[in-house]
Amino acid sequence: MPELPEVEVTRRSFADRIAGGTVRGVALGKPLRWPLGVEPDALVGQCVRSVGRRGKYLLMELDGGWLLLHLGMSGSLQFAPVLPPAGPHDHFELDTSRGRLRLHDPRRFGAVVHVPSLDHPRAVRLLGGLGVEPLEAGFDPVRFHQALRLRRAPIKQVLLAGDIVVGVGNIYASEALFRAGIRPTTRADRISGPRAARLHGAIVDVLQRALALGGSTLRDFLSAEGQSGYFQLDAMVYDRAGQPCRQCTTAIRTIRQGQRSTYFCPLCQAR
DNA sequence: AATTATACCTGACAGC
DNA sequence: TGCTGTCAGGTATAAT
Repeated sequence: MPELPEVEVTRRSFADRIAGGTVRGVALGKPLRWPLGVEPDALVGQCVRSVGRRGKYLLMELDGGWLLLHLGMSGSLQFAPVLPPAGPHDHFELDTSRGRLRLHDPRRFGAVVHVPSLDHPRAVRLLGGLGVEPLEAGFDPVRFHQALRLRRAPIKQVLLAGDIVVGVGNIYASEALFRAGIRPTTRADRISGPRAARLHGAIVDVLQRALALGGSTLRDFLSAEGQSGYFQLDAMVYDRAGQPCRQCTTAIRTIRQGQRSTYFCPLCQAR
């Protein structure tokens, strides 16, 4: 469910409210992708110092370490002083003096992992290979082009890999490539400087726009405040197979790349 | 080293 | 009404 905008919207919805709270209890449901990595009771009494983000990971700083939270495909967070009774898909809950944070994740591809520091091998393994943040200054067109020149895989899959630039998931990859007029199957190393620059701009644009709109939601995205996003109202190609291109009316096509669906306009994205 | 396939899990939906 | 197969916003890990 969540790509970078959704994760960031989620973060902003509770970061300031939970900061300064003291952990009163931890409740676990079914196993998530990885074990928590700490005895839950060991977190009790610790203060929540901040909630940051790296790629699609949320980084919650506690007195004695960090919680890395990932929403996977179907995860969402809720934060409120009081929450309704936990359901069968609620698998992690942090009870703090400022409110309760709950991870709801039917598919359980998400994760909550505790590490003593961000230098810890576990954290480095998860975060160390991540590419640059697309909405920060480190993401510049020239370096982006240079990185693409080293990759022969299809550009769509290179974007999804997240080791050049993070946060671009399956929806925004298709959307950004459409805006840049680039066919998703194009080898990354065959993209010229100007076209890479255009793609760079498209990525920034589509992510910023989604962020401003509160995150996309093709199904059930809710921020931790329960607000629904509405990016789906103007998806140009994603999930629009067979429908007319909003720019040229040609039928949008879908293909499979690395077991994921890709959508594009065969005319607007000629190569 | 880069690329591709596999695995994790549940629910929704289409077709029979 | 089942049943089966397919698909779904991710990504670490194994295999090539």
